Amino acid sequence: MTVLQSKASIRAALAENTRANIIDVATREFSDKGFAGARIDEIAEKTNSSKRMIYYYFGGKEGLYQAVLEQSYAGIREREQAQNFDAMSAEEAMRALVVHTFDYHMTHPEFVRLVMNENILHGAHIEGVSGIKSRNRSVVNALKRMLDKGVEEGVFREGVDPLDLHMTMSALCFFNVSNRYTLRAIFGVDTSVPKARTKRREQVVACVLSYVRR
Amino acid sequence: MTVLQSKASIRAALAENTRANIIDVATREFSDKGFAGARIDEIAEKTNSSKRMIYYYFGGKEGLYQAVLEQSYAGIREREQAQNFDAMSAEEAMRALVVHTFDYHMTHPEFVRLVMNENILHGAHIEGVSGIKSRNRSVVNALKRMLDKGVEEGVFREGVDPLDLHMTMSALCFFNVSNRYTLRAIFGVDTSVPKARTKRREQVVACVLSYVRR
Amino acid sequence: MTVLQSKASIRAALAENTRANIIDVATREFSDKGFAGARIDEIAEKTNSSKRMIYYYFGGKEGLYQAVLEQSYAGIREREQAQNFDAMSAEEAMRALVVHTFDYHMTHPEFVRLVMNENILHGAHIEGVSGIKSRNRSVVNALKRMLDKGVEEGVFREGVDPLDLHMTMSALCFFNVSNRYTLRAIFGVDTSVPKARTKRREQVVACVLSYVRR
Amino acid sequence: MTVLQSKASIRAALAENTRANIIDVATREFSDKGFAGARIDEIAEKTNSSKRMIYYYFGGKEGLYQAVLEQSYAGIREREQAQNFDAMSAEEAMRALVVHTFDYHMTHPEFVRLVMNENILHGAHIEGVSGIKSRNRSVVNALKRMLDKGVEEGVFREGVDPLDLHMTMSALCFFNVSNRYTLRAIFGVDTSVPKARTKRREQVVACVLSYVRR
DNA sequence: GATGAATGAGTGTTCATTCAT
DNA sequence: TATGAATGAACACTCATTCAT
Repeated sequence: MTVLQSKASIRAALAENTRANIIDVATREFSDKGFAGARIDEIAEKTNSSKRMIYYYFGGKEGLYQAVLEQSYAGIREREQAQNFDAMSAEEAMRALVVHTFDYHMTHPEFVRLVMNENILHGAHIEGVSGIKSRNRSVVNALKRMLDKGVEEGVFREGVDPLDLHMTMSALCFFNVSNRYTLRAIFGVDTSVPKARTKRREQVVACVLSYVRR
Repeated sequence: MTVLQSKASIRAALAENTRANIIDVATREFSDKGFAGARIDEIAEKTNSSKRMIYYYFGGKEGLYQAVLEQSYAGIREREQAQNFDAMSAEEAMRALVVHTFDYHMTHPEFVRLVMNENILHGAHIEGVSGIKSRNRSVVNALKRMLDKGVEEGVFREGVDPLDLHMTMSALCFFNVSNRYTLRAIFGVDTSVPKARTKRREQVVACVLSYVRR
Repeated sequence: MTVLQSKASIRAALAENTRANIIDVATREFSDKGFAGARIDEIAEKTNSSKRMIYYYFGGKEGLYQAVLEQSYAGIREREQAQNFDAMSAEEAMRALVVHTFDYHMTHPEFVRLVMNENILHGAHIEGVSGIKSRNRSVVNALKRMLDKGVEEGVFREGVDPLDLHMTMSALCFFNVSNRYTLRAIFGVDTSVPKARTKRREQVVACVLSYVRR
Repeated sequence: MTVLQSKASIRAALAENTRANIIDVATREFSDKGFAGARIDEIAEKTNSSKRMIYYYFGGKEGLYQAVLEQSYAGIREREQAQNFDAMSAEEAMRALVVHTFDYHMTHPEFVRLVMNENILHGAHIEGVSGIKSRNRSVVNALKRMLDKGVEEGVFREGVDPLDLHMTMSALCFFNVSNRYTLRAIFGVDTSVPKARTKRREQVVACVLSYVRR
């Protein structure tokens, strides 16, 4: 807060800025071309700083990729907690969650593509992403609460496994984005177009709800 | 059939063998590491022939990848036509199709991963795969006939778009395989284990059927 | 002449045909791209026969090049002997020789380029061209006779070395063709255009004559 | 000039050194073996730096060749401007120019061979050499001034085209060097030997002068 | 913290040549 | 004689990474 604080903190802020800028660029590149296809030189060039800084901050290509993955996974959490599912009815909550999941994937194709790539790499780096398990467990827990509430309310059937439901939801939301190019080439569909997107979202919601309904 | 025929035809057969062997190895490599991650040297080494032959038959890495993609897509068609859906009831047929789709993805992870990779490449080569559109159109047509029959039989509701249903089915079957590694790391689930696979298959069937049922 | 002769002779004729065709194509390729730039595969493809035949007849790339060089040098001799310089006056003969030399170079750029290439190769194969020395000695001898005659006639000065004159003539005729592309790029001149060619020819004739005249 | 300046400038000077060294080596190699015959590996090996640096500075084989060509053409200009032709009589100046041109070619065979090679490549890169047209136009202009002066002085005849004269001069000076190896093989002449060189130079001077004299 | 120069191992590709039939 | 398949050495080029300042 004081003027004296600045010397060190300004430098720190600039450093953080550099770091953030590198991750930003790298996210685009890794997402666009995959880990093996992305080029350190190209990333550095699109950065405000230099190639040396990538090694200074992240140690290497793999470290940078790890940082990108981490930040990308961190992005989901923030949005998810904004919603207050407890205030809604079970069905409302379920619908809201599906819609949110669907939209998040649609608006974050770079995240989807990073996850694809991570699977191409046999999940070599996903273990290193901190807090990933607990974070997702909380999503499953939220789902469990919804399902329980729905059963209580008499609208959902019993015996639906929350983790399985989560996978179903994820699959339906992930696929449209991950397989965008082959879907377009083979069927001519393009769920990135607003109208098609809305239509598809409703189908996904309907599919999930019909699965859990009594 | 004659002895004289053999001279040329034996050579041709051997050549076809070489070609097939290269595609075979390349399928594994491209599937395992993606296009950018796969190495021509490594493919050649695992082959019964040499690096030079890859260029002789496929022109280059891209040509080889294209050939791999083509053969991989061609593999689906064969299995699909084996089933006689018309002889079944609508629900039986639908279930059979879902089961078949699910199993095909599960037993052909290399195909799933090639499709993932092709999407990483923004679908750059999928257009070149011959007959891909017509082939998939026939799947959608089969779905349409099932849906119509189901409506007639009074078991399915009206208004289900066959292409959308196909996407739903595909998503549910694709995701388990494509995201195997992140799913395992995050949730500890592994649908490649027989027991988990069977369980997941039933859920997918249930999800699809609940969606189309009246 | 007889019918029985045919079996062997027809085969020989076909073989000669194949050989000639290969040399023909190779002449174009070596002339166009130089020895190092020419490709055996490309030559074979443009041939009526196959790559194997090149090795069968010429042993390899170098042997083929040698054969091309040989035939190309052989081409000069034929035309040169057609003229009867002895029947002309010294100046007429000298003019006729210059004109012939100029025209031969102009109409045989592939020969000029092969000679260029041979010099790029430090003359590695020129020694192998049979009869090349005796052939050129005869040209110099012809020049000597012209010069002597001109001195006798009182039109040429004494002391002109025939070999040096030959080099002067060659230089003036060779350069327009050999340096065609740089001349065009730098000065915009193109001596392959008929009008410019005629003009240049007269200058070369004038230059040579002014040099030898009394 | 200051000490502080050095940090960056020393590095820049070293870099320039690397660049220059590469061009130097490459000039010898391209000149010796032509573009297609030269090997990047061999050039790199003879360099003080590495193969990677060739790509760092020149982008590739073609870029390196272009740089070599450019520097080689740039070398001519410097020497040419050293002479003060205006202070001489027309004939003295013409003689001086021919001698200079002759000597330059003789002492720079690598330039001659690069030009040969560029013609083998159909002049593909000559257009990219900066200032080449203006530079050569100035030579032709100098020639024109000499010719005009000679006409004024009454020693040169009228009607001599300066560009044509330039070509004549170039041809006579280029050929001895460009065709050194075939000339040696066929006629046993070797104009690289001092005595033969001097003799040939006088002939070229005489040839040019006899052509322009009244 | 920051920069341009430098590096070596590797990466896709092409070459002239030979083999099997 | 003739052909398509096959080969290994070499070729141009690129990669992630590190050094010197």
